[in-house]
Amino acid sequence: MPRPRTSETAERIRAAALELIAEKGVQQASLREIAERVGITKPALYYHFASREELLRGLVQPLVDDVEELLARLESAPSHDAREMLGAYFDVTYRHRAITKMVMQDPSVLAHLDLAAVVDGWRRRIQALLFGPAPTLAQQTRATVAVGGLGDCTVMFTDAPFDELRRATLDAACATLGR
Amino acid sequence: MPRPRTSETAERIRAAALELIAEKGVQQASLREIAERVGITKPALYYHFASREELLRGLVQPLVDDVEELLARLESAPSHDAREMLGAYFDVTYRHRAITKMVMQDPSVLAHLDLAAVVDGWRRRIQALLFGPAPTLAQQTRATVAVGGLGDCTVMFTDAPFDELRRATLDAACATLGR
DNA sequence: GTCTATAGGCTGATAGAC
DNA sequence: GTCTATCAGCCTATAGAC
Repeated sequence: MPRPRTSETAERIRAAALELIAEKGVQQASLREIAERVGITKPALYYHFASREELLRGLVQPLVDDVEELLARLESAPSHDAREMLGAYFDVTYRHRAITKMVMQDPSVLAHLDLAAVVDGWRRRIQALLFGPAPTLAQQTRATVAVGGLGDCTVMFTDAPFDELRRATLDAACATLGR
Repeated sequence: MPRPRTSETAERIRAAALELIAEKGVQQASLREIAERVGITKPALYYHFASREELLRGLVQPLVDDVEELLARLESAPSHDAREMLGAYFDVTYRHRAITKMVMQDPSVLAHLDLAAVVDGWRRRIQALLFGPAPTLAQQTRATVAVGGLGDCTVMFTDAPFDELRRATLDAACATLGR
């Protein structure tokens, strides 16, 4: 039996935190309530996480890593199909949709984790992938509507089957880009 | 000289609150900081507003009223052009863009003000105006991307000239709808 | 690893003087 | 209308026993 790479309790804490955040929002999810849901006391959390900020950072990191990896991959390949790129982006946000929901429902958490600049960079890099390094305002708005829409649909239509949602969302986003 | 219909201090409080909320988010804008910015003490706020919730409600209400009025007007007129409807919606969000930004940066404030159901109703009513009473998932995603995009662009491109932004945003939203 | 107990600070809100 | 003083309640975080 392999030794678990991460503590099981830490994993349960993360899961409870994500649950509670989905229900009440980031700011409203206190360590007391998270601990209660796990069935331990608040100080016990501090054995697994140095601070509330570290816990949140650990929740967001997998999404951040995957988006960074995706963008690096897209930027290294010279030719792109817009639908392929947006599809890959949709898949990432969908895979991490609990975190995506958390970030979209309260973007201020990003600033608190010093990730505002990172996410702002994502927007510019995606615009560059779609329209080159100096997009016009018309192109910026289209990229904003398309990419923002991917996230919106990911977190809004949680009951729809994945394949159907993916197709419908990408159809809408590609129509926005005029492709 | 006409007596002012609303207290001047109350107006300064509202302005300071909106400023601070734009900078730090709703949850992070405390009454203490708002009072500080106005140049009065915290208890003095309570002479003008019964509670923090009442202050927030007063900020959001003008946007709520204008959207309700717009939707009622659109629903009462039998024939519609999509670009006209979206344009009218854009104008409302732009006119109240400080509040729009606040709501989009932290939608949970709506739930706290018991407005979540109201705003959810807006989404359904707009979808009905665009696609009839029972839109398919494909139509729902297109409406979501288009309408969400209007709000996103309103708060994101604050430096762009109004006319140019309006045209670019509506072009993108109408392309999303396939019109 | 988890507990009890507690420190220290911030919050929204109130009482009562001026 | 605004102030000082204060309250109760919540928060994050730590100390130290087991």
